[in-house]
Amino acid sequence: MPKRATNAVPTIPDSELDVLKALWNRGQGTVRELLEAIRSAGRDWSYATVATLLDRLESKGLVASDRSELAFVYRPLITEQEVCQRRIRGLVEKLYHGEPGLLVMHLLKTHPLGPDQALQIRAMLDQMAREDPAARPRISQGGPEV
Amino acid sequence: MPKRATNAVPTIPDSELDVLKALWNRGQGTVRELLEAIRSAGRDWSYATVATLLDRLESKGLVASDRSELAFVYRPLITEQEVCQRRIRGLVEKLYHGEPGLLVMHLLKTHPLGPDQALQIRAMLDQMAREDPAARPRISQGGPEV
DNA sequence: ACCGCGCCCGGACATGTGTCTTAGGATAAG
DNA sequence: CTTATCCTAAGACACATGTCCGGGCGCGGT
Repeated sequence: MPKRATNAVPTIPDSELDVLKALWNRGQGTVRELLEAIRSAGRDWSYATVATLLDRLESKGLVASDRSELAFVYRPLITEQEVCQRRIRGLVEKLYHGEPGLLVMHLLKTHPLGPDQALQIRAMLDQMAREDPAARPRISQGGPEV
Repeated sequence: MPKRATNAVPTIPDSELDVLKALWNRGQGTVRELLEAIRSAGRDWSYATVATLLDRLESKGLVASDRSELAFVYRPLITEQEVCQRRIRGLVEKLYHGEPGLLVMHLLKTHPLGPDQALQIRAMLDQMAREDPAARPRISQGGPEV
C-alpha cells in the first residue's frame, strides 16, 4: 500500500520521469498500457519495472490509482509544467546563483535556436521590459502548452 | 589510487559540483583549503567528505592532483561552462525534446526576470541575429567532450 | 630521538535509483 | 472445476550518491 507523502517535495528521478511522460501523453493508463507506450518511446523495460516506478510515484503522491478495475488505472497528480519548473529551479539555484537571466543568456549563447523562436522570445522579452519595474507581484502561469 | 577514466562521460552529482565550485573559485587548493571554502559557502562537511569527493572526481578525470607537496594540491580539469552545458543539455533532452527554445520560453514564462535583464538579453538576441544572418541550417552541437 | 599533528588511504554504511524475479491471488477460458 | 492468464505485492540486487571513521605515515618542534 502506498504511503501518504504529505507535504514534502520528493525528487523525481529520470526513470520515474519517463513513466510520468507516458501518463501525461495519455492522461491515464494501466501498467501494461504505459509499458507499451514506454516501449514505443524507446525504453525497453520489463512490466515489473514500470509497476515498481508507478508504485514509487504513488508513494510520493505524484500519481493516483483507481483500483476498482482488474488492472489498476494510474493517473498523474502532477503536471509536466510543475516538473519542468522544479528541474529548472534546481538548475538555476545550483549553477546560476538563482538568477534565471544568467541561464537564459547561457542558453542563447551556446544553443542556437530557430528564427521563429527567436522572434517569439523577443516579443516576450519586450513585454517584460515594458512592465512596471516597481511592481511585479504576479507569476503568470497558464499560457499555452509548452 | 585514482582510476583512469578513459573516454566515458561521467555524471557529476551535486556534492561533487560543490567541490568543483570551490576549485573554480580559487583555481586550485588542498583538501583543507577547499573544505574551508565550502564551509564558508554553507556546507558543513567533514574533511574526509571533501577528500572522498576529490578522489571520486579524480577517478572520473575531472580534477588532477599535484602530489609533490605535503598536502596534495587539486586543480580542476573541467570548466564551469562545460558542466553547465552538460546539465542544460540533459534538461533540454529530457524535458524539452532537445529544443532549447522551449526551455527558454518556459523559463521566461515561469521565472520572471527584471526589465533590465530583459533588455540586456533582448539586445543580445538582436546582436546575434545581426551577426549571424543566414547561417543556421544545422544545430551545431559538438563541443569538445571531456 | 620522540611526540604530536596534519595528511592520505581504505573501508564503511545508509539511502536513492535502476531493474528484475518470483510468489500468490483473482479472472477468464475450456 | 481446472487451467491458463493476467495482475499486484514483496523483495532482491547492483550501482550511485552522500557522508564519515579510524589507521598509519611522514614532518616539524623540542
